[in-house]
Amino acid sequence: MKTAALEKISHIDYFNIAVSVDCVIFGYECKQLKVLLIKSDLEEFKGKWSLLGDLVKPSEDMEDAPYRVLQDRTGFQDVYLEQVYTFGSIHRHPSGRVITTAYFSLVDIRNHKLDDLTENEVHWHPVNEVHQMAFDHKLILDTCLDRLREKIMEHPIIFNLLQEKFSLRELQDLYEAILGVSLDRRNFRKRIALKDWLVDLNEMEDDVPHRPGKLYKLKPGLRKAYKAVPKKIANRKVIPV
Amino acid sequence: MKTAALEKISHIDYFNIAVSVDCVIFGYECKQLKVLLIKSDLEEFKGKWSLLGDLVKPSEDMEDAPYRVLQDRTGFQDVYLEQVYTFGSIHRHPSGRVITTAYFSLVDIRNHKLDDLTENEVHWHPVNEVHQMAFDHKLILDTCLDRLREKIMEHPIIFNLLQEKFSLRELQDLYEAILGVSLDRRNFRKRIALKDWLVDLNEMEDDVPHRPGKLYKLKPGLRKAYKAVPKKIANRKVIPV
DNA sequence: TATTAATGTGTTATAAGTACATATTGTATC
DNA sequence: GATACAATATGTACTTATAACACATTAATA
Repeated sequence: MKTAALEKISHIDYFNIAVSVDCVIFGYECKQLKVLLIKSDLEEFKGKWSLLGDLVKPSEDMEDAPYRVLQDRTGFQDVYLEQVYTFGSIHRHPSGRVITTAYFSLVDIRNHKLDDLTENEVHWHPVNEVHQMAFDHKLILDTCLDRLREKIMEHPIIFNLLQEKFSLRELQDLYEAILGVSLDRRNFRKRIALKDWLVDLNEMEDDVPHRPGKLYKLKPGLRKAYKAVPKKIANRKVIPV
Repeated sequence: MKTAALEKISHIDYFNIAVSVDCVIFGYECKQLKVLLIKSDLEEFKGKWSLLGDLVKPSEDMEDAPYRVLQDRTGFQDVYLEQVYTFGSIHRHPSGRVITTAYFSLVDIRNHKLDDLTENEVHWHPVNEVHQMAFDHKLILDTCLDRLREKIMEHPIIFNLLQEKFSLRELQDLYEAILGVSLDRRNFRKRIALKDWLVDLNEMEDDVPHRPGKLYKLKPGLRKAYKAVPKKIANRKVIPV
């Protein structure tokens, strides 16, 4: 398998950096955007929270690694995942040279209950209340949050955070939680209507202490556990001048 | 430096993947978007073109590596660089397990002459005419081209491909070359005017075989050799609904 | 039955985007 | 030197999107 080009350099020169993935797992609950964190297991960051991550295995496609991490550490399957950025400062990891590729994930908390048996150090945190983190994970979180904010404006990914049926008020609350702004209800509805993402279910909420709203779901085919493959990136639309 | 957590796993488990960067270096010449390529030095890809890249050094920040590659292989300095995506399929490199982080770069060809002495296997190619490439480099090129197309619509980075002084016709030609579409001249000018990126130099072209157009330059402070740091990403604007 | 708090839908004004026409200026040609 | 030419430069009408804002409707509650 190896070629002359590789033989020229020694193993120590070649394999000198460890490669990991870190998952910024977003959820939505109680009108708050949340992120799934775990207590750091490193002495240097005792008491600090960190993202769920792991080294990429030699026999594993990079893009499969975050799915494995989610599956193994939370039991979640079929989640939305998207690669965001790769962080590679020399001293970002105290244990050695590790570069990490950050992915963000969107899960519906109510349909993805944490398995208490496996890891009880994993908890949902309101994104707004997360300040100090282990490693450079706060930077990674902020970077992913920003990508999320961009993306939800044009792509129907936000529905991965909601249950199948939802009201427009729930959807607006979610947008407001992510963007950190308050939106005009009438303009919001108009904008959503323009996007043509939703199907009117002709059903009403039945669990609210006020006038129930109409229920919608995402149009069939739009809600997917997108694979974080470059093709998706390459197919973005370009708006001509 | 090493901690208990790291000691648990062996060196071979930890450092099992090589890390490289690949640069998609865009230039503009003769009304064509071009990319700087080199003949592959691998037997497997004999005759195929590949991107300029190198392994990340153990003592080097990831984001410094593409600058080093450009400096060493082309002599270019102070170029615009932006991280795009990290590619990590198992078999993407025939010599072993290598993941690579792709950056794109924008250089003014006329002000960045290639040093013939160092490497004469490096050539500018019209992007449209590049089809087969070594490794997964065609996918990387396409991914970076797509990111470029997105980015130039809202951010004043395209000027890194032009000389300091330029006419609106030159700018429009460049947009058209990158986007692969033809644009209405009057609407284009209106849109550029709205962006408020340019300074009218009150000078005219003097090297054209027809009526000369007015010359502009980018507003001071906007043309920069942006460092490809996450901060830049994190500061993107969000448009509320 | 009246109150309240939420849902649901309009209207108008402003700004941005699109399609299209005409005048102007310097070069080249006869 | 007059004329044709080709490119620059600017303007107008139409359509669509965004933003600010007001009122009617419905179900739970007091």
